[in-house]
Amino acid sequence: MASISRGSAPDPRLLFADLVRCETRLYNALNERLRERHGIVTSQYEFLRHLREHPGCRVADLAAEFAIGIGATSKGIDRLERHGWVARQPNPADRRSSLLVLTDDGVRMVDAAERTFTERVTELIEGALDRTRAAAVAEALALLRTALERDQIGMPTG
Amino acid sequence: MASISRGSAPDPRLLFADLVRCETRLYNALNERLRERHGIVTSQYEFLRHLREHPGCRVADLAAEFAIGIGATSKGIDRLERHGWVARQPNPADRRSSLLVLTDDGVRMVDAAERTFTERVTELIEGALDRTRAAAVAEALALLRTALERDQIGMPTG
DNA sequence: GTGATATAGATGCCACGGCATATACTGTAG
DNA sequence: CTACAGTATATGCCGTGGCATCTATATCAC
Repeated sequence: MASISRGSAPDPRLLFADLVRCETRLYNALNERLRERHGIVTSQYEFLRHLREHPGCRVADLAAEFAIGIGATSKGIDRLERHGWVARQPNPADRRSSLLVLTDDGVRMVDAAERTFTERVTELIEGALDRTRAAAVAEALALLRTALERDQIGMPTG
Repeated sequence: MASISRGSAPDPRLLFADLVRCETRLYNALNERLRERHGIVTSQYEFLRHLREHPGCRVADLAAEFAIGIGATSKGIDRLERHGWVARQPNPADRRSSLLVLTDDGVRMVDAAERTFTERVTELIEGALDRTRAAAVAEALALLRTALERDQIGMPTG
């Protein structure tokens, strides 16, 4: 085995290609399962989950978290609000923005969806990677994510 | 250090969340650079690159490779064809399908875009991960991708 | 306070993907 | 040859995201 500093660097292009393909297929597979059981897709589950963990956050906070545009986030919240899962509450500290919270129905939905999500993602990942490799990839992706967020890489305009 | 079989399994939910966030930001950052220098986005670069490596492949082959729908793939090829980078040639063995090839302009475009893409993705990945971790994540994602493809996970309908 | 600038987010237009369907062709059974 | 099931992909409708823009509000300089 090569020591830490002597391994040849892997081709970042291949790493990126595999990253995108894994993400696409996992996302598609999770969408399928969440849609058939709960009528939502993964991006909606992720919004609901973030609102459960960060009640009172604003549209801009969600947009920054998911690295998507503010407009898209606002529209996504519109849809969740129409379903009765999210409410916009007036922000006493700044009347330009709203504080986003889950309704009781929203809490029930995210809790139910989480069971489905957890079961399926566990099956997909653990079916393909042993613990050592899963731990290695989890650590590396967490580092990469932190670096990208620190440097504000890949934030859309709007 | 724990031995191979004794490490506790990382939470696949966190692994997935980090995977998606990394993919989103890397994709956005690469889109930005490719758009400003060449007027294309990453998905188009990936189509062109696959066609360069697999001349004469069909629409369905591209769709399977990228785990996207056949319709979307057909429309993506329409756009590349309108730009004059791809040509549909009649398939002598099956007149329902076409053989897709790059034009000379397409070859020039993909070669130029590849320099930009390689430079940027290298900077993004190597700026955040040391060789050991990059190699570990590359190996694990390649395995995961192979498993997902083998089991036909996450293929859209159309 | 008043005006200039900045910020939060809602909205409109456009591009793109999913899915259902339509069209054209292939292969097979008789 | 004919009918029919299967396949390849092109197309239409719809939902969603990006980006530009608009409005309301906040903040700052004076």
